[in-house]
Amino acid sequence: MRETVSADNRPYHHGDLRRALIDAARRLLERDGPSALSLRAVAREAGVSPAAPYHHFKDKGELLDAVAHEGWDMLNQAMAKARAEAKSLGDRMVALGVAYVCFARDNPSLYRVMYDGSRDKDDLPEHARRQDDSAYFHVRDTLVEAGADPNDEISLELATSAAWCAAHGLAEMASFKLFDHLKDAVGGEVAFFRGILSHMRVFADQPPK
Amino acid sequence: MRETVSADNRPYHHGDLRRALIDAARRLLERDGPSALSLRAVAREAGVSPAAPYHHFKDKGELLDAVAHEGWDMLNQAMAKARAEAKSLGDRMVALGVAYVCFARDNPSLYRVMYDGSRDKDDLPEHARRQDDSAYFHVRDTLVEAGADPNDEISLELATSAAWCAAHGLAEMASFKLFDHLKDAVGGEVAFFRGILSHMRVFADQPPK
DNA sequence: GGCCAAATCTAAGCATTGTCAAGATGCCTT
DNA sequence: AAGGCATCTTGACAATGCTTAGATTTGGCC
Repeated sequence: MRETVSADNRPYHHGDLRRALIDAARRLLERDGPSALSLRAVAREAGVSPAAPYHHFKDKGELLDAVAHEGWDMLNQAMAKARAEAKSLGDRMVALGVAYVCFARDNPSLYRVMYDGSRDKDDLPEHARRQDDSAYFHVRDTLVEAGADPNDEISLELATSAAWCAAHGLAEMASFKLFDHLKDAVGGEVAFFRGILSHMRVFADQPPK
Repeated sequence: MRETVSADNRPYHHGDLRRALIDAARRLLERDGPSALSLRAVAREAGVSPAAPYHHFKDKGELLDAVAHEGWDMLNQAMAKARAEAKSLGDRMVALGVAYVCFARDNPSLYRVMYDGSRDKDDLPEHARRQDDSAYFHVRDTLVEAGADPNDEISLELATSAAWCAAHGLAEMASFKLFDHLKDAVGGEVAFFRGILSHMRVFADQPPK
């Protein structure tokens, strides 16, 4: 019988709280970093009671999983775009690597959540590999395009994993101030990324034999 | 006037609580992982009240820093040993990389603490670089031994950083079950490490030009 | 030896967090 | 309209980081 609805918003229930919670979580992540992301803060940001999220997520972890899920989707898209826009065939691998690292730089908190959530399960979520247009397969297919033998499954997976490791390592390191002078000396952040990645054979012009 | 001392241990104060707290923290880390490492649990493990640690550490973070400090010391030692024991000169870089990754594999929780603590300060602790026998300089010096130009400071730092990024990326990835089949196919975990690292030019036989 | 100050530890408490059990509230189907 | 159901709120519990106040031991100084 309350007349709270009369004024304006706040319909009967909420409409789509699940969506609102994920959005609120991502807003908090960007604003205050991963350590400030408490379930109660998310509920507060979404304008609901602290227990409301439990009707949409079993756990705090399950909310984080949903957020990470969107992060992987964004990464996959960014990689697909980078691959499509790469000028020369020889530049594709580097473009993929730079896109990966730039994504991590532009979404540092989201990137952390993506891997922290995976760590507890001892595995990367399916989105890293299982989908055909996943970032992993973009790397793999690009390696084949560049001349890698598609029949030597082991070598191919090894090379793909190596590229992934290098990009991930660089993505985590790049945020340290320690490397600022190198970025300057080399001519900007992206040049620094290229400089590091170019030390990987898979990112160099010639594919591994 | 209490007679509590009569029975056995537990001297007047504690002896060296700071030491005991760090040890307790590392014990808990290995036993239950990083998420279970609360200040109160550490105090409990050391047999003191929950507020006792605050007389030796300003913060929970400062305790973690002390733990991480010991972690860096261990890493530095492991790298020094690997460098000294490497048979051929050409094998030294790979030996360093494998030592790094093995350290992370054998001390996963400690490794996480080492980097998480650094992240909050946007910088790696001095132990990663500033000391002459730090892991960073072991890598750098080995690159010079292998033929890198010691006068081209930028290239040298870039190569060292690239090696560090690759090793760190591999260290974080290696724990995922996702790579288990690759480890088997390649002939064991260490072989897998070598396989990944060999995709880095700095870890290959020839130093970067 | 005896006393005072500093160092060390404990007790108690506050705010915050994740989570759960009960109860309220609004929507949908019959 | 009436029950059923999903959704949301209230209130509570245990655990955590941290602070303040008080107890206890140590060490220096006369």
